[in-house]
Amino acid sequence: MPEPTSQLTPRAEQILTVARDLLEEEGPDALSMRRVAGRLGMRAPSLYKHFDSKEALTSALIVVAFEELATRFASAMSGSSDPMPAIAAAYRAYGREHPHLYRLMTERPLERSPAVRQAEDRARAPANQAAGDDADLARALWGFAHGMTILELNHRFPAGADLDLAWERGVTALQAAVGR
Amino acid sequence: MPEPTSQLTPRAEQILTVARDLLEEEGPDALSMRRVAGRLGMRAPSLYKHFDSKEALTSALIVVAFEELATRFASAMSGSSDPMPAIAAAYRAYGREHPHLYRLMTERPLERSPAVRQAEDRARAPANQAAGDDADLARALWGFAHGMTILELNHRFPAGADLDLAWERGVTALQAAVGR
DNA sequence: GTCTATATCAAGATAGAC
DNA sequence: GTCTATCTTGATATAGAC
Repeated sequence: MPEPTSQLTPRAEQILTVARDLLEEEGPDALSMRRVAGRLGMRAPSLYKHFDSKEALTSALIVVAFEELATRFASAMSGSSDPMPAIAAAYRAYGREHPHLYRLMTERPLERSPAVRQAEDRARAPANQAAGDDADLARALWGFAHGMTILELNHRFPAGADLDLAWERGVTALQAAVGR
Repeated sequence: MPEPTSQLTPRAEQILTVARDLLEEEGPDALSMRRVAGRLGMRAPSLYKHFDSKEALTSALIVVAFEELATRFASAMSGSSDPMPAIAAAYRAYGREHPHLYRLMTERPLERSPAVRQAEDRARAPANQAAGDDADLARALWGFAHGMTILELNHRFPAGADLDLAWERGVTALQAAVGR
């Protein structure tokens, strides 16, 4: 099996790891070239020897996130005979564990490099399968899962809301539509 | 019936309108105090006589958006005997017509002033009703509608995807869960 | 591959005159 | 209620020496 994040020099991998930690710990405003460099004991301009621009660094971060999510999906599928709830739970869990990274990968239009597309597709496949290979239903499932996840991360539901139950209602409803 | 956007001086209303236009036309990066002032033929510091901070201005913008959405929901409900599809369609339409404003009101945690809470609640009520006054199902519906809307605005679905159909699948599934 | 120095730009906000 | 002048901060990025 090939390494998931390839094509990068060891130093670039280091930078990527630091950038990720910074984002996850302090949020998107902290993700500046200065701060990333600072954590590595270097100066911001030096980073440009490893990544062409901040956008290139961000894009690499998104690829990592999609690859992780795809891996989660794969084990969720293999570990359960009830694929849709398993996928939904894996999706929600990933968002809760990595809120800033999750926002980065879903918020706003995405520059679609080949690497990004590939990682995205790898994550999409199991979700499609969980929806009985019905592309329209799979999109509805994705919409539901993303909406629930991001609204939860953004604290948009009322304080006392039972989100486990809301997820269950939604997943059950969508599951009943498989094969219809 | 009271004016929806009250408590503001006429000049503050003007500023709010200009800020909204700017956001809708040019996106969030264009929404700076300088740019807002520029459109009114004035200087940025003068704005602070009308709004305490940029955040106060933004918050007022969000209140306006929620009020509009609530109004849309109200007419959708009154114009249809099939409330859930009507609410869903109204939600999607609002997002598509006002993408930047829609993002502003849903992206990230929200500072909850009394005015914001009130506007939010006003929009939530009809959606709840459409879900048969089942709070959990209403949350699932909101998650679905928000996820579908924001993913569409962010161009996250494949180019050829039939989103009308995906919406229909989701709404039909959720509708079947009313009263269960 | 790292540095210093710098270019360029723009942001939010305040002080105080008028 | 508007202005000018200014403070403070921070961003991405490039040039060129070492």
